[in-house]
Amino acid sequence: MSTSINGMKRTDYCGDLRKTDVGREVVVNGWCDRVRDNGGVLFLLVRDRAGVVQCTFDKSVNAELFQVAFGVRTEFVIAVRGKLVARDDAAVNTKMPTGEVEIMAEELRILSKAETTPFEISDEKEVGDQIRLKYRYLDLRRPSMQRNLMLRHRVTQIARNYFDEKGFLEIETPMLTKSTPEGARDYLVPSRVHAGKFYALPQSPQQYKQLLMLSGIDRYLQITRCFRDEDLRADRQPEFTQIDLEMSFVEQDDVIAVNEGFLQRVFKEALGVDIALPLPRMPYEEAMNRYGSDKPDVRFGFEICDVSDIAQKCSFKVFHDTVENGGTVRLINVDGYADQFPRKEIDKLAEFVKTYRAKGLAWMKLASDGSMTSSFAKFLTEEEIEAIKTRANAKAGDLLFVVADADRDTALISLGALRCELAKRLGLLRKDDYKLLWVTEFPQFEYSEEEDRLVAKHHPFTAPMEEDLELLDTNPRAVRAKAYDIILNGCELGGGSIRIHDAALQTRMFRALGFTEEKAQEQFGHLIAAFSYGAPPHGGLAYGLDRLCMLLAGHDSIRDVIAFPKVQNASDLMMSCPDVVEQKQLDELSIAIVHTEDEV
RNA sequence: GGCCCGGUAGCUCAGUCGGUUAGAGCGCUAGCCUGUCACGCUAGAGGUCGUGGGUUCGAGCCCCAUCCGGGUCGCCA
Repeated sequence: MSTSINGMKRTDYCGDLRKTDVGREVVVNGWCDRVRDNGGVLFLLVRDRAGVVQCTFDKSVNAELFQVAFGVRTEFVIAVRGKLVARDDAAVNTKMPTGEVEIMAEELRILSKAETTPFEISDEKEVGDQIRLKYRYLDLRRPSMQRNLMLRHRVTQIARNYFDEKGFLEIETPMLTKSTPEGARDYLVPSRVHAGKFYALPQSPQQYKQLLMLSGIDRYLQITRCFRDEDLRADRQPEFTQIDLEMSFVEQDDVIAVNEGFLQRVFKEALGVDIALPLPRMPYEEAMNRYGSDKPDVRFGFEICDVSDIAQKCSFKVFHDTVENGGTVRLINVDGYADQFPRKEIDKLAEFVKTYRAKGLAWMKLASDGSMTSSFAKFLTEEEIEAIKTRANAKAGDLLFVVADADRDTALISLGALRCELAKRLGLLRKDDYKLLWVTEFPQFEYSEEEDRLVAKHHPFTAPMEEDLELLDTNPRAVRAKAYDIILNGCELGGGSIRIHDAALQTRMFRALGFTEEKAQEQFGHLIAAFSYGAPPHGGLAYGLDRLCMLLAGHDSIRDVIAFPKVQNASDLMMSCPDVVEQKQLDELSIAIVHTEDEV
């Protein structure tokens, strides 16, 4: 029997067939999704990327054909030719898009047989990540995974079309590039021709895209892979895709405007969701103070409020001393949910905030029956308690969580994490509620404990805000940058900045970052030189395409929108990589493997 | 590097206080069934309980080590 497709090429995708196609002779190609054998009549459900359609085989009509169909098993690859007919009203399956029709089979060809798959190809069954990723090619047969890949395709197409309309040129930049010490760990590629030297895979095309601006490209776009050798998370993979763009002769508002247009179109064309413009903007400082995060989830309340002044005056040592010593006392009001948190749950939440380095979690529960219990109220006067309740706008049924800490950010971040955790536990996070906002005015620098110096929070080419320029040499930690992140539901979708285009300012910046003249020349000499030949004001932004698709698809991990992702230890379970290589390859690269003792 | 959760049939899981022959659903195989659609009915096959060591008369269960997967803190300009 022939297993070629000759004469049995598809006329339609299975999932596309509708009542309007009734009467046509059709051929479908696909995988057997399910066999329903009723004795004298047998149904094969055929699945392709568009969906599933039912093919019907009647023993009394064609016994020979029926016998072939009888031998078909799940996941066999088949071609079916037959007449598309309408189903009787009683036989309509309202759960299937193709449920009003079926193919009365006249010919069936088995193109490929299949072993029983290690798991069922179905969205109904939960399967563990380990097994899914080992057999990713089977996992991707599932309709939900196919939908995700199609959505991702849609989003990249929208990006290309939109930015093309806006005059952006798509330009490829190298994958083999130079290691830069700032930022994440690099993936290194050894050079054969230059023994002992290494390329680095790009963490982002940052320098190249800026150089393209100096070249007069004016508007650049690239949808490109980036690499960072850091530990994985649900929203972090070692290789990920950016929608990367850069514009010349612009200020922050110009970059934001063009990107708001893009976001509006993505939501409209990919999801049918209308996004109102302009998007809200929030300075970094405000985001931290209200939400304890530089990527606030504003789908729900529980905002942080400052009670340091009240705490300072009270006699409760923990509160009082913390503030006296320059610390802070903040709280959130989980308004209306007090009764849902028994003492045991509260203790668990205290453990939760400790993972964010908070030393403890004080609480005050105002049950809806009017009773009040608290871990700290006994140390406070009536007036002090009232002052806190007033500040927190607390009433019966509310629950206050308080964190006191010497470090302002520790208090804010732990409460910020807590409010998100509470919202999650309370089921307040609706995935189809899309709250976008810009976070702006980021600090230019942050302190690195590891290196005991200031490092660039964004990157060393980010322009400082003009009004803070004078602080660059006197009080650098107060300098704000022309940097902006686009946030969706507590997730950083992308970020960018206006860049420094003035050579003298760039030199000042390197100095503030603790670079010596020689070190700056050694690492960024090519950029410094380039900027000396005429640089336009420019700025840009890069989106995490994986995260964008993840949120649009309503998933919790970017693995679900990446065809072949890596697991937590950065290996590929399907390909079994990374892997050892032959000695000959190592020799050519002048690489010797040194095994440590505990590896024996 | 730290912390938390998990690993039992092909898949998803249950497994009581450490005690007889380790179970269920789905899937799979065979048979029956002419309109099913999560088809149904009958029968059957299928297990190094992640791995190694230890405690015990006896370990899926307790202890130690280790591997694998997930989440997370650090890290991620």
